[in-house]
Amino acid sequence: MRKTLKDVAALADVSSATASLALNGHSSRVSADVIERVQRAAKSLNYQPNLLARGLRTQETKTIGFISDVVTTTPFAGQMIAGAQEHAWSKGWLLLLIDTNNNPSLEAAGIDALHQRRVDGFIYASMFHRIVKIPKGLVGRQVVLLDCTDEPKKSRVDSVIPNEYEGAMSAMRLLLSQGHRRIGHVTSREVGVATVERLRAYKNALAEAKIPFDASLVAYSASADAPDGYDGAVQIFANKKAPTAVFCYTDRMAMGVYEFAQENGLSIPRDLSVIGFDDQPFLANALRPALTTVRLPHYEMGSWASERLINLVNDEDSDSTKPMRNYLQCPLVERESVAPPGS
Amino acid sequence: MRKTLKDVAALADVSSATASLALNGHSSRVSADVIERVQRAAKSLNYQPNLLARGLRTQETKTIGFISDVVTTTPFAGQMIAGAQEHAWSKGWLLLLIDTNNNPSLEAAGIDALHQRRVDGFIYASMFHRIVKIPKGLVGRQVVLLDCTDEPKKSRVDSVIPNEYEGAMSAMRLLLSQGHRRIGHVTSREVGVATVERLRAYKNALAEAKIPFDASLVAYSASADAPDGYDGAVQIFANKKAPTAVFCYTDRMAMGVYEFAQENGLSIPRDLSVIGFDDQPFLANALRPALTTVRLPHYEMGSWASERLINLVNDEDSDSTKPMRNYLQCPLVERESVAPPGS
DNA sequence: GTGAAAGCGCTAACAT
DNA sequence: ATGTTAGCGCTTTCAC
Repeated sequence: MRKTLKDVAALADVSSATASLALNGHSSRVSADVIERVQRAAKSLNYQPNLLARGLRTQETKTIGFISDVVTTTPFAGQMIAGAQEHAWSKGWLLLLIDTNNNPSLEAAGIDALHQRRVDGFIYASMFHRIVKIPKGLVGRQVVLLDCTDEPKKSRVDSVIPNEYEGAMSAMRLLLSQGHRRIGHVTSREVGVATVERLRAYKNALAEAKIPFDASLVAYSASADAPDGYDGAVQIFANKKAPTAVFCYTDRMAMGVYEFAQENGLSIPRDLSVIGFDDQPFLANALRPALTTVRLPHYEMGSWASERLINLVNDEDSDSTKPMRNYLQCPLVERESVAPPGS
Repeated sequence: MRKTLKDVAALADVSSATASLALNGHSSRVSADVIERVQRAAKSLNYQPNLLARGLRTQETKTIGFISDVVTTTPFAGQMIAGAQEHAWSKGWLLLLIDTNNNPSLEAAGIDALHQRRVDGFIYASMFHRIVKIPKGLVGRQVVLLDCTDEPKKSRVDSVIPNEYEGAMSAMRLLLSQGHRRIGHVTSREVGVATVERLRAYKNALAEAKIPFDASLVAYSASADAPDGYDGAVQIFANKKAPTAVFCYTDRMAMGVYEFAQENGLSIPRDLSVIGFDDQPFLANALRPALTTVRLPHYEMGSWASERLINLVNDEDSDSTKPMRNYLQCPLVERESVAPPGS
């Protein structure tokens, strides 16, 4: 049978109250001798505290509800979850997972289910960087937003997102520093934080380098996959003056640009430098030549979300009066697809 | 304040025991009128049952402990988790997640943590198909193994794994049916269920077609990534008589074979047919031409693991006397990288 | 420094 | 058909 605190107490010949004190490190309130005896008893019985009972009593579960939209279709989800889970676990917390499939009623029911299990707080994760509306079931609770933010003005909760702009800036600056002056941008027509910010950086980096913006050098494709990158390359190279480098909205699009280059006898990086964005696992590093890109810090975002949430619950960050928005750096990952023009 | 069953009972003017009965669908034991009143009261108070209290009382939590080795480094983890989570959730169950990082002491502690939260059972997941030893903390508990099995002989628990052999068979049969007679196999030196079974299928399929086995047509590389596939292709093509098709151990290796083909002016599938294994997201379908491959049914395996475990806990599969090993089919995914030789 | 007792919110036996 | 009571296993006053 399963051992309870009472069993431990009996074996150590103390009351269960004392046993509780002894096991939970309230060393000031109980004699060293008793602590010793109780711990020995607990070990010998392989005592595992019942956290349901403790949670019922203390109103804390050391459990985080992790709510995500579509886990399955993105290669980054695992990293966010891993970051969140590993930090949580390092503090003795666990993650209770729910995937809403972007279905609002599933989401509401999922939040209820989490709440009924009395999670101490919620991580609300999006699988791509965007602005979300906080679900009704989450208002008034401890929440941190992961890879998304709520409405800028009425923001009521903390969030962690990638610094798209600076990431794109560092990509552009690398190209510029290598001497490129004609740089294309292959992006998607979809409007979102990422497309907008990365394009903005593209333009500003050009301005910084005193290079006039040339609209024919940016191509907007339908989506952001390899075929879209291929299409974008086709558009850009329809110009009289071909670019010597292209900054791609995603690594997948860069993959399409690689194909275009190959078909047209362009050697990367000799004839064309290519830089991506995302550092998508098993793609960016698998391309030949390996793709220089900007890494989205999914693991770190997940980790920060956990840390922040736990601090919030423990009331340790309450000094920070207003909700914070944490922009995490997207580090440049230099590999082999960038070189000076005509090298 | 948080509403309890007592509040609901008071509002509906019944005892909390009756309210409990009414809400939990024991319609035979309580009058229709009371059910109506109680449900109305619950709704108006937005009553959320405390599952800690219920669990403490009933000794069930409708929660599964999901233990995995390295979640983060594999693109398939998300699909296994999603499969498990979505099935569980369809039954009102949730997943409590722990990632052990392949560290035995972390694993033991993680199992304890799950156990302390009184999960009803465990899914023990491996991120690649292999034979595992059941951790001590799990023996005697409800467990199903996901993408792994325990020792064949002394098997004590259920498991779900991909049918590597049949999957590889169907890949080979496709090649054969297209008329290929000289087929290479690019694989890894690493010994595991997958390498062994896929190689076995390669040999048997050849035998089935009465094609003598030619050892110079199989290349063993150090690992299973794109560069290894490239290396393998180099080895195989060092033969006097080049193969017209290559069966690759993984999609990543197939990617390396693509590079080799490209560098050597071989057009896929005209000059060389290539078939992979895994159907790795964002890779197999992104290659040009899109890679024909065999899909590892990660989502379905996860889903089955959940289903089986829940049935086990509910004692609904107890009729099946001995532990079962469920081999899931790996479907052939036909895309564009296979054609008749010399077409 | 230690024990007795109450109570977290629920369900299940047992009365009525 | 409904109410009373006990108890799941823990923590936390409050006595002593």
